[in-house]
Parts: sequence; structure tokens; C-alpha cells
Amino acid sequence: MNIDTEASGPDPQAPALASVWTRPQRQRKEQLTRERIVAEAIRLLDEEGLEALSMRTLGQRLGAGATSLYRHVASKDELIELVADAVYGEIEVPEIVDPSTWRLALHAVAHSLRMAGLRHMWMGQALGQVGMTYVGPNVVGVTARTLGILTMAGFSEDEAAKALGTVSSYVLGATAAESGWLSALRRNGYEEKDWMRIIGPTVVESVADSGLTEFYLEQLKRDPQEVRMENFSYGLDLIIDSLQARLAARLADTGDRPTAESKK
Amino acid sequence: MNIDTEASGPDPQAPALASVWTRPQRQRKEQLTRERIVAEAIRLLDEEGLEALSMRTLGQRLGAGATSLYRHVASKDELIELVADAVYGEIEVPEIVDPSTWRLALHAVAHSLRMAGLRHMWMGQALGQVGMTYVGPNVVGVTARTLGILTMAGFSEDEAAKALGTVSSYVLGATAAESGWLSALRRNGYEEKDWMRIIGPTVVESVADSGLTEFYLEQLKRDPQEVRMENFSYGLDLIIDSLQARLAARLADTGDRPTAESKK
DNA sequence: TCGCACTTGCGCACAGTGTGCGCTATCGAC
DNA sequence: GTCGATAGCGCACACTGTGCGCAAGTGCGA
Repeated sequence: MNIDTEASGPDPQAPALASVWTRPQRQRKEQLTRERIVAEAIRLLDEEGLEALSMRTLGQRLGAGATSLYRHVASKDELIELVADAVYGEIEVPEIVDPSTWRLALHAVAHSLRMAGLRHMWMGQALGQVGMTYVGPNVVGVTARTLGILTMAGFSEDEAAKALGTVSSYVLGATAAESGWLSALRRNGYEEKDWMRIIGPTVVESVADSGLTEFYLEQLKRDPQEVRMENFSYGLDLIIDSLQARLAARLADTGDRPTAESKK
Repeated sequence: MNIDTEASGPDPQAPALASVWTRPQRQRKEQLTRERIVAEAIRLLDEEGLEALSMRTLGQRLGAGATSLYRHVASKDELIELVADAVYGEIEVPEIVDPSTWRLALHAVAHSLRMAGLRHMWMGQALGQVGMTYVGPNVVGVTARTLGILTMAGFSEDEAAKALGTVSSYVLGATAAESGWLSALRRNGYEEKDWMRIIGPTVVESVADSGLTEFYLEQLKRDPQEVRMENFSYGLDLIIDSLQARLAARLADTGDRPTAESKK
């Protein structure tokens, strides 16, 4: 019997089949990889928020022990960096052909970034936790491509960098505030509209002596989502308008066509 | 002996003196108050950063047990809200008399906010953690006074609110990025200059295919602190310039003097 | 003056965290 | 078939926020 088992088994096909089915079982359990870990982390974060992300629960969701993750990820902070960079991978930077469309392109990037931030409402917290200036490949990619748009449009490299810095600071700040607000609401089980009705009076009272009450009361009647979008666009336009003015001044000085000098 | 002890003690002065010196000892230990807790928390945060703030160490610094703090503060999150609001208390909003100086005033508020954020480099993280849109008295105060400046200058309430939202999103985003960057450096024991020299080549390599290398290399030679300040001012001017343009357009339409209509 | 209610502080305990260490399987190459 | 490498895991440690119940002290009414 022992010999049988070793040689070919009682039923020659059984062990072969067993080994075929047991070996993949390990692999069917879809070996832990950095990609799988990051993907599942994002799913967990989207569902439960940043404070719910622990190595133990993440491991559990992957059918693995907590410490197994450390074979692929050096620390929780590193994982957060990876996850943040992955979100930047969702950002779309349009390939522009006509440099004069830089305005639209920049708009698109900004809105894409905002939408990513709102899809993953933990993004603001995560960036704060991790330093906000790590250099992941996707971040670098988005940055480089957007800078490309601006230099093609005629901005100097120096000004393009400053401009992009301004836009992304604004977008990140605004989006962090928005998503922080929204997730705070959700954590307390409120709907956006209800909350407005509850906190509204308090806010109004607080600023009563500034004579601003009517305006705030007016705000409460509108669709909050629409208001947020409008506010965001307002600020973005403010910045882009100024950029356009500077670009015009610059081009008037040199008298150059933008495409001629920078489109290599 | 028992009777002695009860009546007046072996040495009559000893117990009296003891009670005199032991009772104040409790009060000398400067009773725990919310203010003291918040102040010490800020000190701890400034010295050691957000991740070093634990109820136990904070209690220890105050000569108290960890759970004693909970008599004055509902939770750690609430403490962070208090601490964040306290920082807003450091912001200076100039009292303006001439409405046309709104530009300068807004500049001053923005820079004051940035400086507060850099003085307390944990501020960005804290705001992210706590929702960023809580309504503490100091936040409300700064907001209301700044809105006052803008409406006095001639902005409608609607536009003043949007404008302030834009500015503070930008400032918070930019400052969070700056302080995140700086504290990440400090955590790893680098000086700003050293780091630039270390990471510089990597960044340059990353964006090499965009042909932006010369510019980045140039950046590395300058004083980083000055560069950061310049970048911040660039973005702020971008926004304020646009605001001025909108205000001019608005006033041209109505033909009103700003002071006449809004100065109460 | 006494006594009582009430505040303030604290120790204990619990559940949960990130992560280092060392063991055990399994896999790929010779 | 044997062996080195590597992935995964259990255990353990130090540490976290915070609920609970008890002790000490305070101020107020009788």
C-alpha cells in the first residue's frame, strides 16, 4: 500500500488528479501580490473609510494573515503611499494636439482629480498622513503630462510649474474639504440635505452680527451637490483666468506663437 | 497615642502644617482644565508631531492620568477639533477702514494662515482627520471677519463666500503640502537642502522625457524656503488678481462706489 | 459645625493596533 | 530527487483609545 501510493497510487488517476487539484488550490487562492493587496485596500477604504483600514482586516479580506502582507509591503504607511498613487492612476490627462486648448485640458485634469477625490473620500486624509509629496510613478506621470500641456501652450517651465502647483493645491484643498465634509456626514448617518437644515440655524446665528444671514439661508434651499460643484468651478476659473491673462501678456511681449517655440 | 493623634497629633503643628501644605499641593498641581489640556496638546504636537499625541503621554505631561483628560474632553477627536480651532485663534484678520485695501487685507489673512500652518505642521493632518469643516468659534470668527472685508470691498455675499472658499482651499492645500513635505523631511532627519540634492536626480530622471530637466536642476540651486514662499505668493496673486478683475467688472456694471453700498 | 451631593482624578481592564521573529510549508532549479 | 529560496502564518510585544467603578476633595445647605 505504501509502495502503491508512492508508485502510482491505488487508482492511478486519483493522486495525479488530486495533485492537479490541490496544487492549484493554493494558487487558486490567488497568491498574494502587491497589486492584489493594493486593490483590496482601495475597496476596503472606499467601503469603510481610512480608520477601518487595518492590516488584520485587510489580510482577512484577502484570505491571509495580517503579517503575511508584510512580505509585499514594508509598512502600513508604504501601503497608503501605494494606494494613493494608485488613485492618481485614475486621473485622465487629455492628449492635446492644439496647444490653444490648454484651458480645457487643465479644466479636465482638475475635474478628474476632484472626481477621483470624491470617489475615494479617504484620499485627503491619506495624503495628509503620508506627507503629500511622495513621488509615486502615477503622480509623476500626471504631473509631467500636465506640465507638458502648459509648456506647449507657451508657459515657461518655471511658470508652468508654479501654475500647476497652484491648481493642484487648490484642487486638493477643495476636494479634501468636500470629501471630509461628506464623509463626516456619512459617518454620523446624515444626508446632506438634512444636515443643512439642522446646522443651518446655528451657522446663521454665529454670523448674525455680520449681517450675512439672508445669504446663508438662501444657500440652504439649493441642491448641495450642485452648489459644491459650482463653488469648485468658480475657484478653478479664477485661477485659470489669471493664467490666461499672464500667458497673453507673455506672448505679447515675445510676440511668439506658442506652438513655434515649445512644440519641439 | 490614638487620642493624641485624633485630638491634635503628637506634635500639634505637624498635622496642621501638613494639611496646609498638602491641600495646596493639589491645587499647586494646577487643576486640569480644558484650556490647559489644549495648550499642552499643542505644545506636544509642535514638538513631536501628530502621531506622538496619545492620551497617555499628554496626561503624563500634565501630571495626570490618561483617563483624567476625559473629564474635560469627550474624545481624542474632540480634542483635535479643539486644538485645530485654537490654531485658528492665532490668525490675524486686519481691521480695514479703507475698503479699497481689501487686496492687502486678504493677502495678510492668507499669509497669516500659511504661517500658522507652518508653525504647527500637524495642522494639515489634523484637519484631514477631523473633517476639516467642523465649526469652531475661532474658525467662524475668522471666516466672518474675512467675509466682512470682501463685502465691504463691494463683492456680493455670494461672490464673497465663493472667493473666500477659493482662497482658503488654496492656502490650506498649499500649506498642507508644504508642511507635509517639511515634516516628512524632519522625520527622516534630513535638512531641506540635503534632501534636494539627494532626491533631485531621481525626480529629474523621472521627468527626463518631458525635457524639463534643466528647469528642475536650476530649482535645486536656490534657497528652498524662498522658493516655497515665492510659489505660494504666485498662486495667491493668481487668485486675487482674478478677484480684482471680477470686482472691477461688477462695479463698472453697477457704477456704484463700493463703500457707499456695503459699508452699512 | 456637620453632612451630603457633586465634581475631579485615577487604576483597571478590554478590545484592537502595527509589526518583529522564527517556524513551516511550498515552489523552482539543478 | 535534493536543496535553497521564498510565501505565509502564529505568537508575542508594546501601545493605543476609552468605559467603568471607586477614592478623594470641594462647595453648599442646615
